[in-house]
Amino acid sequence: MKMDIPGYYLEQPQPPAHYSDNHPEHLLMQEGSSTPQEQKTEADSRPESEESCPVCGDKVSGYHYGLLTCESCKGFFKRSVQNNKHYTCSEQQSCPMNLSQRKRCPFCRFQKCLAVGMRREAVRADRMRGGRNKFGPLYRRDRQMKQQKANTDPCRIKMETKQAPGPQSPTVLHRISGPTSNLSSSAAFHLSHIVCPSGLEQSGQPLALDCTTNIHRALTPPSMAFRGLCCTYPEYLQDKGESSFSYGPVPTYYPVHSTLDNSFAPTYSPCSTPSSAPVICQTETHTSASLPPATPAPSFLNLLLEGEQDECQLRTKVLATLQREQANRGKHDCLNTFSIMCKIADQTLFGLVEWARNSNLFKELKVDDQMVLLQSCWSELLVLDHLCRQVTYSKEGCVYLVTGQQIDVSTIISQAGTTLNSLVSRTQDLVFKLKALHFDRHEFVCLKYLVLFNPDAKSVQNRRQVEQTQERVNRALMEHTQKSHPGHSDKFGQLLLRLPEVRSISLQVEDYLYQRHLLGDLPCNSLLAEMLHGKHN
DNA sequence: GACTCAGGGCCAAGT
DNA sequence: ACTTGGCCCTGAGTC
Repeated sequence: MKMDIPGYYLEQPQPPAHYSDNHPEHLLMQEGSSTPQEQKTEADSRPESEESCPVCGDKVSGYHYGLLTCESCKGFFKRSVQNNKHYTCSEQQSCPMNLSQRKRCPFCRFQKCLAVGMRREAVRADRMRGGRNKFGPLYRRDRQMKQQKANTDPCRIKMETKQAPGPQSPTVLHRISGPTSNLSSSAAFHLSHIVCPSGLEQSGQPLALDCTTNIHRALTPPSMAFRGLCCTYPEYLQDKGESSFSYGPVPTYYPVHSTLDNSFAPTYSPCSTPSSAPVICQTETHTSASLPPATPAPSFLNLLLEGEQDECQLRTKVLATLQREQANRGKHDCLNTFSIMCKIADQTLFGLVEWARNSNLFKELKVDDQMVLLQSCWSELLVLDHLCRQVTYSKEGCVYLVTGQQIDVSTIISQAGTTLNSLVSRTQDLVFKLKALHFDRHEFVCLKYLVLFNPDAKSVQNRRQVEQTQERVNRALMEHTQKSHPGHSDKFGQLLLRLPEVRSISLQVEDYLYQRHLLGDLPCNSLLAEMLHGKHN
């Protein structure tokens, strides 16, 4: 596979946020407004192994609110959350964020904090001092991993795809002159930092999305893989409200509906959406940020919808991860296309696991059952998620990526191998069918729930409960299709008939990924690899 | 019981 | 008057 992804190579890439301070480009940016204090060139005296803050590039002082950051961003984030700060950006919400300019725009700084994975939940509502929060296992694990990487050569695996001659050089990449044209400014901000594609897992990802596993974990015995994830991060499958890192009520200034989508500050403007995608964004904006005050009691279906992940937020997270990956690798070590796809899939998968664990219906299940269900359906959820994105956003003959980019199917077909071609074709067929059915967001959520609550999943303990939920969702889907498409009496049946195809595609995806995994092509420290391992053992 | 370390508070310096 | 950021205090978790 050698698809070139337009947009990762920009005309004038901005330096990654954590460029070292003595980087020529960074030095050029140190201008007038910075204080003498800020102008110190710490990087010079900094030990090579020291990491830089993912928000501003300053020296990291420890784990703060979910990830390694500097003291300054720690304080800034704390004050912002504690004091319910409402910032606004006087520019285009894409201000550069580095040591010298971090003070200029608190809005962009706060957004960056959230985008890299700092957690509002970690700021204590009760303001109690001392002690530890329950990110402990995450921090410890992350630290162990870094240690391991420092001791041994990072699990350098061959990332080149079979058809591709090598990492794409900038000249092969489609340069785009207007990278922000169909992206949110926030997303564009992150995108603008990505210099070029190619890839290998590195440390320093936000813990919020990070499910890095070390090489040994990836080789853990069979069914232990996903269990390992859940045991290591016990809070992962717990109710956020009950989880140990919840110190108090959700700050009131955050919309109630966005408790799942915790990077939405009130002043944050929704992403600009691709022209072809008005439906979802309207729905999302409505459910997550601007629900009218006098809303009648929400229906079951609306409750299901409330947990939906925000596409713009996911996009920002994915772009931030890719940006970080690339920044960690340096200019001449670019991520290849397959690695980028894996990263994107990995982050999407994280979003889906997050979605499930935040669902009230899912939370009612025992953790063991939650794990079994997720392990059984993760690839179907990924396929469904992809399908919904295509139905909503993609242009005719294009595949729409979470990153906001459209790739011509013909380009993919001409460069991909047989298996991938077959997958793309089958998926496109399904997209066509779903578009013809006028597949909507409510139906998509229902299908996701139907797939998740699969009473036939192996080793489910409380089969009855899973079954009942599935039936409930099934009824809701039926009523919705009858109500919204009275003239299309068979829509319900047509939608259900798509599920076996989703299943079949997902199995093919798993097989394909597993083959690539065996060849060493899949980034080893990923949830994707962990899930694959769990299933194939 | 000593140690670790992440979250909170304080306050001088800067804007 | 407000914000920033470095430093110190606190206390749950770990050894």
